[in-house]
Amino acid sequence: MLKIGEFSKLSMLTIKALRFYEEEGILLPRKIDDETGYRYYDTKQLVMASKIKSLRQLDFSIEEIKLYLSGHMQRELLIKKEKELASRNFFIQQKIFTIHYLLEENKMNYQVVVKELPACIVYSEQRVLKSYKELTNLVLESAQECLRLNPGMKCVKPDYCFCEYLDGEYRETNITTRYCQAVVSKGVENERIKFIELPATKVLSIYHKGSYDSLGEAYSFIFGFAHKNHYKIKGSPRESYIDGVWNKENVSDWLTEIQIPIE
Amino acid sequence: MLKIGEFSKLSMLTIKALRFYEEEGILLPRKIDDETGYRYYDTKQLVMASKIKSLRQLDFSIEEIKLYLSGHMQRELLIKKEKELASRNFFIQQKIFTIHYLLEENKMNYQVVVKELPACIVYSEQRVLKSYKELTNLVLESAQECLRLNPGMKCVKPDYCFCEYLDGEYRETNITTRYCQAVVSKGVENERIKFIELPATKVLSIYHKGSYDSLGEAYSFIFGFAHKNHYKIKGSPRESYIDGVWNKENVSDWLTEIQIPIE
DNA sequence: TATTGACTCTCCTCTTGGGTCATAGATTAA
DNA sequence: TTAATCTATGACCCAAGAGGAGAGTCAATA
Repeated sequence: MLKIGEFSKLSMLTIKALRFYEEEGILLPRKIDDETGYRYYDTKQLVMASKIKSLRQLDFSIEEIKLYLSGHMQRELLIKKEKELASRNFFIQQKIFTIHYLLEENKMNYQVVVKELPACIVYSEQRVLKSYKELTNLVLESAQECLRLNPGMKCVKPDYCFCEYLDGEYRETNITTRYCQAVVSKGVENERIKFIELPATKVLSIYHKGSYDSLGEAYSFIFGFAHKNHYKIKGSPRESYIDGVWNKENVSDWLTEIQIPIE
Repeated sequence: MLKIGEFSKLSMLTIKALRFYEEEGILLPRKIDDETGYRYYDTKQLVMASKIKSLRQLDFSIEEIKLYLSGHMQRELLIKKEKELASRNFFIQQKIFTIHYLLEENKMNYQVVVKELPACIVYSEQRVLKSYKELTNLVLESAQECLRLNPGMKCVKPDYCFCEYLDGEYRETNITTRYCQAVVSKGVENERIKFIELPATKVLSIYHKGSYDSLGEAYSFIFGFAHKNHYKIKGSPRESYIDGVWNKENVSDWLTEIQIPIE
């Protein structure tokens, strides 16, 4: 019979781990002295200790080991664990790509974040703008029109509104634009105002500070990022206005978020 | 000014996380109401929130984020993190290989474990055996000889002794064998008994139960395992005797460990 | 104005798989 | 017999928040 320290050396498990495994009921000492409480192990138990250690090395949790040791479903557990590890590998690989990209392009001024946008309801109006200057009109007039149709209509708090540019290319004129504003519920539509239920979606997000003149850089950065990091873009990007002329006089305080739906 | 819930929705950080980041000093609310304790945030802080979120998504710890935000060494931190992730990826890949191998070969009866053997001192004697039957003689006689040279020489507890087969191939006769037994300190040598300081080493280990006749299967399993899982074998395997004829009458109780030094 | 429902506050415990003391009793070798 | 080593239990610690209790606040409505 081996005392815990001896068994620890043979099994290469720490004493703490052995006591813990006893507590968890997966590796009980052969015998415990009633008076002293000393644990005594048997060399036979090295096989079990080894089995547990090998499963731990494969990243099995204690609970999974209990399941495994119960006997049935061993193959299933291994398969499940393999999938889990493969998925973790995938995400780590993604992170490595990202860091690699940041280092290589030396563009660490933008922070890209993956966000889960919750589902929401928006009213929207679509127009073809002569130039970006008309955007303000679209925003104000669609708000007026929606409120005319639906007196008492409420926006969500905090505010969430954005534009989508629906042309397949960059344009400086005849820009097909849809403005959306999140509201608490659907209402009456007409030929201008439509309500849309947006499903929850994952997006890549970056913030852009300052004038809209340099928004192009932000776009090109995040598109380059998405492409190089193998994100699949799904639908059109949203340009979400957080701070702007309506609440900040200083242009350098303007804040815009670009959201690219992915996956 | 935004209350914590609003800021939480905009930044996509949980309220819990925001409070935690305040506690850690990496994202302080713009203002805290003296009376109510309510936290108020500014839309400007979304940029910082996003930076923190992006770093967290790259698996930066809070401490690393603090370093990063302190400004210098940002590139170094990214490079370090990339290496760390790559290394994690490597180990996960190793685990996937292992599971894959177990599933494919359908050999789940042996448990392979990676162990870190500590450094130790052994006395050793090398002989060419006519057959494996002579092994017992080697063990006994080398012990006698070592004790004759070094009266009072002590073995370590728990016992650790093993054989190495030094031929480059499997043999049934003229087997070059070295027997080693761990002792507490070096002693007097002669032409038969030599002391060796074994450095700490990493090994693949499996246990074999029962008669030595089937040890071959264990060897072939672990060699196959090492090969398929891309472990590099370094030196000769050790066959370590734990239970055997000297303390167990029942052959099925014999226990032997095979250790393959790697890396 | 009162109320109600939604928010927010602080403080507490919980998560994994043990690690790190601290103190007290047990074993063992000299 | 004594000293050195082992072992036991129990308490607290880790990271990054999650979950909940109980109490106080805010804002919209009746």
